[in-house]
Amino acid sequence: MTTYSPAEAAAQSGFSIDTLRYYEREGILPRIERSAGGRRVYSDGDLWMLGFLRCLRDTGMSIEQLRRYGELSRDDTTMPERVALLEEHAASIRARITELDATLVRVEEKVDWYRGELRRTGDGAS
Amino acid sequence: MTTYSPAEAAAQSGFSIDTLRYYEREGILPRIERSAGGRRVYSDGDLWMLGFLRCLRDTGMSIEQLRRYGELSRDDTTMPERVALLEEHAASIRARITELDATLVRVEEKVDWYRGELRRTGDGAS
DNA sequence: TTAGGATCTGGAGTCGGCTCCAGGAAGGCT
DNA sequence: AGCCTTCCTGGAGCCGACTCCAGATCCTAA
Repeated sequence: MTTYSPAEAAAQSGFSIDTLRYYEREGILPRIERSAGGRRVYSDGDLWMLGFLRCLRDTGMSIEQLRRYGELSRDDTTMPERVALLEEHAASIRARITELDATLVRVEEKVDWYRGELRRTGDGAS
Repeated sequence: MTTYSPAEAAAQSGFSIDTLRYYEREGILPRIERSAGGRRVYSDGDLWMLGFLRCLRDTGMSIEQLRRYGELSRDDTTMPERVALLEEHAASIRARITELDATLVRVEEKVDWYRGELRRTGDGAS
């Protein structure tokens, strides 16, 4: 089974080493295995989790919620709660997409309007 | 021409009164008109601007960029720059939507997987 | 005219989410 | 064995974006 140094885990997950430590302190990540000398040794499973956490984080899940998900993930009787949490997040992503779509239209309209103005008032590429 | 008190401007824009003052200090908003006694008096134009700023802010534009847009808006020879700024923002909104779509799929898949697990291991609604 | 609420200003405080630092071990290369 | 890099811990610092505060002023309604 492959293992990863902190630097590798950081490179592959996109989180900084400091952030990985911070997440562990915050209980988002479980206590990571250590080498004889006390250094962290990340497993494939850890990397997988990190990949998923990165998705959640990048789509706006708060540290607080991330911690909740992390905690639930360490107790295998909590799948229903995890499902509930993820569904809530999915709903918030959908809402966010709807909002972004609406603003995108508005911004594009404004750009078009400016374009019209520019043509009308003759900015002239001359 | 209708005018609005700070409280009304806040209610209609969704920004707090403190935030409106902060935006003015930061140069995002122009210097708002004052009544004889020194109180702010917002115009329809101000409210319109606020509505648009709210969209931009809610779709992730930074205060820094907002300031730039605000400044440009006070000089009518800067339409091309405004267009450029808004197009950049539109692009970032599109990118964000793409990212959200991808994560949404991933979260939904995970939920489905959990659902399967729960059925298999017999959580039993009993 | 007087009480109560809305606003004013400048500046300090808060909060989320990292990010950096000092001082000290581990570990791999030669 | 020596050296350089990586990592360790606990705690402080930082950044963006507000949010709150004190003390003074303005305004409206009774």
